[in-house]
Amino acid sequence: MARLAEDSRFALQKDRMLRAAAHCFNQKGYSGTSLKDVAARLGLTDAALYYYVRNKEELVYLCYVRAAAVGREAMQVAVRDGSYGLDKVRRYLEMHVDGIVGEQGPLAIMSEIPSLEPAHRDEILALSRAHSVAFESLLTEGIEDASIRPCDIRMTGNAIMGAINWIPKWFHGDTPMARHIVRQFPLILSAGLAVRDDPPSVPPNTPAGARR
Amino acid sequence: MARLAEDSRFALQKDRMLRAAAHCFNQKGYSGTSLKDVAARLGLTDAALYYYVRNKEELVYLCYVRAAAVGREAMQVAVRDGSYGLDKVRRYLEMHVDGIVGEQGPLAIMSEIPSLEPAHRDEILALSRAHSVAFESLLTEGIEDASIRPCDIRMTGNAIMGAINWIPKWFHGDTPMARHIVRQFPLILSAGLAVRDDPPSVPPNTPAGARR
DNA sequence: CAATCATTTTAATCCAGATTAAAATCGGGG
DNA sequence: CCCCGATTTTAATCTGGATTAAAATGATTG
Repeated sequence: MARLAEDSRFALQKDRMLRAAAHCFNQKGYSGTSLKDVAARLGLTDAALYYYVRNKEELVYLCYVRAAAVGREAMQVAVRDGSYGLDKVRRYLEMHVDGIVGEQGPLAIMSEIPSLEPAHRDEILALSRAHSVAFESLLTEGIEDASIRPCDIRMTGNAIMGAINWIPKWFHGDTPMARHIVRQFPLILSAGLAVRDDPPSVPPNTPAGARR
Repeated sequence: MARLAEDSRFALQKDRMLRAAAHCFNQKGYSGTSLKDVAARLGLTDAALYYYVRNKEELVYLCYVRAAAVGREAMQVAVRDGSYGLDKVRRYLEMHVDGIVGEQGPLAIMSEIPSLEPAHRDEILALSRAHSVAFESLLTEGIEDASIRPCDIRMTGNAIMGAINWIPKWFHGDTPMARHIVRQFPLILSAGLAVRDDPPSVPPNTPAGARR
């Protein structure tokens, strides 16, 4: 019978499983990956997965929960450690991209929320929206403190997130390339945001009071 | 029995079918969409589709062929009408985005080339690569004529294409919004490329001779 | 109106992949 | 060495979705 949470062996295996699943889902989508695909990456039989999870849907759900947690963490760190809008955005992007291609195992891209069962769908949708809002407020902050040029925030957020979410479609895990992506993407994506060509070496305007 | 090409009724229906299919595939992926989904958008039964196409695989294949043709056309026009690197890139982006969200019906995003059968896969892969190369050479041209800042061309291309390819994941056909996207995306995406904040009102350096 | 080809539906068939139950294996204490 | 829970496999079942063949419906022409 499945254990609760802290059991070493169980928890570790479940974690491996979620990473394997995230990898598959990112590569071939929800319907496109069979449980056999995921199990194969673990050297197991498809049926074995049911020891850890109720069904396939719960598998994606858990992948998304994990991704949301890591994403929230990245956002918090970026907000805490960043000094001004654009800086926070860059830090966030770097951590986020690293989460997706880095060693800690792939994070699932939340691209199939509609396939979740209603309760899960609502929950993940809320997390996802909250995250978008947080990112957009970083952009807003950057515009207010003049580190980011005025722009259509919603569209800009969509563009940046799209560029990142698409990475798993063309990148298939090789470490040196991953490092390169983690270095380049934040630069490329923030280049379009910056007011100046070169990143300001000193923080721009102090925020104008109003801060979300 | 299926007609060859020019037959009016047949060709028109087949075209409607490809658009319906592209819409579904963009939204839910290859395995995620059933023939019933596509047929439903046409007011038909799933079995009816077999009158126009050998099987589901051929359906994606044809969607991709169509997308490649439109993309190539856009690229040619951009190269022909654009005056300098960044300008060509912008024109291309605008036409490409318009192809994806615009009226001419949705273009399929080539995100599932691996699901094609080998012969088709190779063919589409070649078209896709040729297209990437063409886009990258626009970037190169822009760098050479100093309208685009030096950057990692491959990564930049991936970022831009990703942002665009992701659009169908969050946009679900409503015309005014589509127009807004077509206006905004090229601006947002090219902002990161431009050497200056404002698009040069006059063409920059004359290309340095070497041109691909 | 009849004849004929075009188009679509109805009614199977088939298979992959999800899910489940029961049996087999594994690993460590007693 | 034996026992027990933890983990995984084997073997079946079930279902949705692709595919097909035959029948029904439409439309066009002579």
